[in-house]
Amino acid sequence: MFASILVVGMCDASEVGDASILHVDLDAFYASVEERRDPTLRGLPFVVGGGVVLSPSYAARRFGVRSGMGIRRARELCPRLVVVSGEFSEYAPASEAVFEICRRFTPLVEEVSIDEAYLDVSGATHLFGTSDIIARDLKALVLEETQLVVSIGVARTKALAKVASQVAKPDGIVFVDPARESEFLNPLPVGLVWGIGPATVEKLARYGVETVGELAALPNATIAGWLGPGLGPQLRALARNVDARRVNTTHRARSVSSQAAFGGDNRDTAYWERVLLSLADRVSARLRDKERAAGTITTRVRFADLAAVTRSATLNSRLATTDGLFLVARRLMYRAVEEAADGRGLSLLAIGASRLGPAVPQQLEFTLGIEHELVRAGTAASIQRFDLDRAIDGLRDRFGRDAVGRASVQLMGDGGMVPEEFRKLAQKKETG
DNA sequence: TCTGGGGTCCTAGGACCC
DNA sequence: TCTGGGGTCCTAGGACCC
Repeated sequence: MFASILVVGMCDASEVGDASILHVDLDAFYASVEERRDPTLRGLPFVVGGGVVLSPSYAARRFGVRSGMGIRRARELCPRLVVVSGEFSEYAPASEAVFEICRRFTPLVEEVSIDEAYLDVSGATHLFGTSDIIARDLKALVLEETQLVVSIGVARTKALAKVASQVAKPDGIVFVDPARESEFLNPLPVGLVWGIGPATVEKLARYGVETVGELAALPNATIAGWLGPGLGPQLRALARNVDARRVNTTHRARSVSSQAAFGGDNRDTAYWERVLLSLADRVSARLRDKERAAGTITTRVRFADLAAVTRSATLNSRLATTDGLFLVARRLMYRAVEEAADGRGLSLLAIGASRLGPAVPQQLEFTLGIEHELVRAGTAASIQRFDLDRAIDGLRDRFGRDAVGRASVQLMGDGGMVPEEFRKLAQKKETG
């Protein structure tokens, strides 16, 4: 049986609408997958992470270990802490298995992140029972088939279902009767409202506002004055459970980014450029995958003391190629360094692509990036071959088999660094 | 609390146009 | 040349989420 099922009120349909939104949230997701892989971890205080904690087990949480915390700090709190690096390739399939179980109850499943989803079960109750029964059955099925634990919030709106699932953690279900929403919501701390983080919690505390109910009771003008005309009223609306968002199954990314931290105080500009090129390759490959292209390129530079700046450029036409992204990003990187480095070295580089639009087909398929350092080291050969194969397949799909003979595959990097076998591979692909 | 990687949205100021 | 108002786009930064 589950650790807790809290039913707030009865589950009768009421005049204000049904509690037909489920927020399904996997508990300590990465840590739980690791426990499944290695049962000797079960019950131990351990974390998945590298420099920082990505996912603490519940045993580690009891020591105060939280995600986002530095490993060093976590060890101070919990000296016997076990740190596992994590097998990231396992997480997406594990998450997909859970979402698949969700879709057995309704096609209206919105995957919000790797470990959470919203379900609209309003059309499923005649088949599977009321929403609280669906939540119970779904939770049991997930545990039985995947050995993973979910917490579920059931409510009339997405915002409230989300709050309910947070209250339900760990290993619980919270059902909020539509007739008793404010009774449930008002006493909770404001930080549980989606969009209220540490900075806003502190700001509100200075005005003496600490609970959801106190936020909800404020006049609109007051909260707009404190937090701005956009954010203030929006957070107040969520605190009053005014949330018209529907469960949306078609989600399109608005930006794509990639970053690499290299710690310390790096002053090797040739190294910066190599990192930037591999980032450009990753971002552009993902853009091409989605058949999108970037209208705006952003380069983020973090200095040795962790202060960071961004520089961005909006293009006349959209871009989805490795070399194109790289050239723009490199210009922005040097601008950021010239304007803001002030003698400091770098500790992180990032490239972002936003204002996405449809990709130009030629850009989509014809250009291929090669990260020359990796190629030289021979470590990325399979990835690059895969990329090449995918580009060629894309061409065949689009223009027919014959078109491939005329395709040119552009190899990126300074000539001497691209190994001969790659050149041959590209030529072979070019000619047939 | 000195740190990963991937996202979303909001705001303020400036440029530019009418 | 100065002055007023409104709208849109871009840039940079910040807060927040998982």
